[in-house]
Amino acid sequence: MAKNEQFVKEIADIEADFPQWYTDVVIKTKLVDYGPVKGTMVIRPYGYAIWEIIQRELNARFGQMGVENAYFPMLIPMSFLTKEAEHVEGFAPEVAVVTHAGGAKLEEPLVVRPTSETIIGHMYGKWVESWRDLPLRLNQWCNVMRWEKTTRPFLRTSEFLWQEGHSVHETAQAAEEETLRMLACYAEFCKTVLCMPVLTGRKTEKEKFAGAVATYGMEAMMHDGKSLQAGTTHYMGQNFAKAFNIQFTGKDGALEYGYTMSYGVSTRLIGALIMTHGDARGLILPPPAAPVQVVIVPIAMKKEGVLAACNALADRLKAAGFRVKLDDTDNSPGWKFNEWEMKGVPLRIELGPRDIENGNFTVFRRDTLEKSEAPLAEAENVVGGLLGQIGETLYARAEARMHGRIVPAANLGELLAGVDGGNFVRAGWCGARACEDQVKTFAQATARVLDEKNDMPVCVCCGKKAEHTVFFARAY
RNA sequence: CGAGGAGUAGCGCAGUUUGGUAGCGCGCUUGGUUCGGGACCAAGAGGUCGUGGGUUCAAAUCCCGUCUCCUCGACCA
Repeated sequence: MAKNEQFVKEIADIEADFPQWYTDVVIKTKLVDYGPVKGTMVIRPYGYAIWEIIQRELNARFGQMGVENAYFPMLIPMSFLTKEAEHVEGFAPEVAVVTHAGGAKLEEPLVVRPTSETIIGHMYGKWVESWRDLPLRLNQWCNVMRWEKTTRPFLRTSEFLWQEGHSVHETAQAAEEETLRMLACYAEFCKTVLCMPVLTGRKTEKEKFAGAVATYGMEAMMHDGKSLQAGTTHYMGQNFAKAFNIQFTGKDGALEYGYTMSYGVSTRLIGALIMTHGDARGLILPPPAAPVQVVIVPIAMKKEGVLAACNALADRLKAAGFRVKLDDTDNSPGWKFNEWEMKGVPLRIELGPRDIENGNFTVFRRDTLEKSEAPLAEAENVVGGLLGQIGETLYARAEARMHGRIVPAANLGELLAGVDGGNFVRAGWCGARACEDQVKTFAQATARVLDEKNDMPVCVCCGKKAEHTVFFARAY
C-alpha cells in the first residue's frame, strides 16, 4: 500500500516535467529500449504490436484507394540526391553515407535513404511510358535514417520506421487532389484508430518538404500544449518528374512529364498516441490501437476454479474478437494492476472467488479509473460496450483540450502569452518570411499549418494586412 | 560547436571533502508462505569503481591525461 503510493507519486512527479515523463514511461512500459548507436531505438514486442495495428489499418485504407505495396532499396547513389536542387539542400546535412563496402572504397558514395523520392523517381522514370500507366500508386513500409542532433524515442530518432507512398498522375489537378485525399485519409485514421484529433492544412514555404510545390500536414496537440507533426503529404508538381525523367505519351500523342506526390507517417504516431492520451499513471491506449484491449487478472489464483474461470472468460472474449491477455504470472494482483495500467491497457477484468460466487466479474476502466461489476453471462456485450465508450471518451477529451486551447492573437505579445500558456495560437500573417522568422525568434513558435478559414485581418508580426490565417505553436 | 553535470553490480544510487582493502535499494536465483491496489520470510549469485599514467606502505577517494554519456543552448525539410 505504502509502496503503491510511492510508485504513483514517482510517476506523478515526473509528469510535471512532461518530456521526462514521456521518456520514462516509454522506457518503463517496455515499448522500446535504446540502441547501441546514439539516437537509435530498439522497438520491443509491445511497442511493435502497436505499429502492426497501425500498418494493418493503413494498408486497408490504402488498398481501397488503389495503392499497392512494394519495396525499394535502402542504399541510394549519392548522385540521385543531387538531381533535385532543393531536395539535396534540405537533406544533405542529415544523411548517413556509406563510403566503403566489400573491403574497398566505393567509387560513388551511397546514401542511406532519408526518404525515397529519388530512388522511386528513378524507377518510375523507367516504368512510366503511357497515360495508360497512370495513375501509378505505390507505397512501401521501411526504415529511413536521418542523423538528428537531439533525439527522443518515437518522436525523433536517427532511424525510424514509416510508410512512404509515392504516386504519379497525368495532370496537376489529379496529383493535387490525391495529396488532399491522402491527408483526409490520415486524419480519418487518426480519429478512428488513434482516437486523436488533428489540425490539417497547408504548410508555409519555410516548413514545406525539400523539393515540393506544396506540403500539407496534420498536427496533434500534446498534453503540454506543444504540437507534434503527425503526418505530411506533398504535392511535387513536375519537380521530380523532370529530375528523373518520368515522361509518358498522353492521349493526344504528346510526350509529357508526370505530376508526382508523396505522403508518409512514421512510428512517431506511436509517440503522438502516448503523449495525447497518457496520464500520471502511464500510457492510456485507445481500444482500436491497443495490442491488449482487455487484461484479466486472477485473484487468489491457486484457489480451486479461479484459473479455470479466467481461462474460460478469456476464451469467450477472444472468440468475440477482442485482444485479450490473461496474466497468470506469479506476481501479486496489486503489482499486475499497476503494471497493466502503466502499459495503458484500456480495460482490466478482475476475477476471484467472490466474483465467481456471485456470477459476476469486476471491470476497471483505464480512462476514468472507475471500477464496477457486471454479470459474467453478459461479458461480451459489457466489454464491447465499455471499449467503445473508452474510445469515445478519449477522443472527446483530447478534442476538448485541443479546441479549448486554441486562442487568437493580434500581436506578438499576445502570441507569446498564448504559447507560454500551452496553447495553439490562431493569428493572421502577411505571408512574409521575415515575419515568420520573427515569430520564431520572439516566441519560439512556428507556423504549423494554414487554416482554411482565413478570417484574421492583420499580420500578428508587422500589423499589415493578413494574407493567411495560421496556427502557430511550439513544436516537438 | 557553447555552457553545465555524470561515469561504482542488470537498473537507480551512497561512499570521494578527511586515502585503510566495496556498500544500500530495486531487480535476479532457490525454497516456503501468500494473493480484492506494486506481499512476506530465509538462503544465494553478481563489481578490472570508464580508461591510461603518477603520488603512496596503501587509491573508488589525491594529481595529470584521455574516452564516453546526459541536460540546456544552437540545429531539426
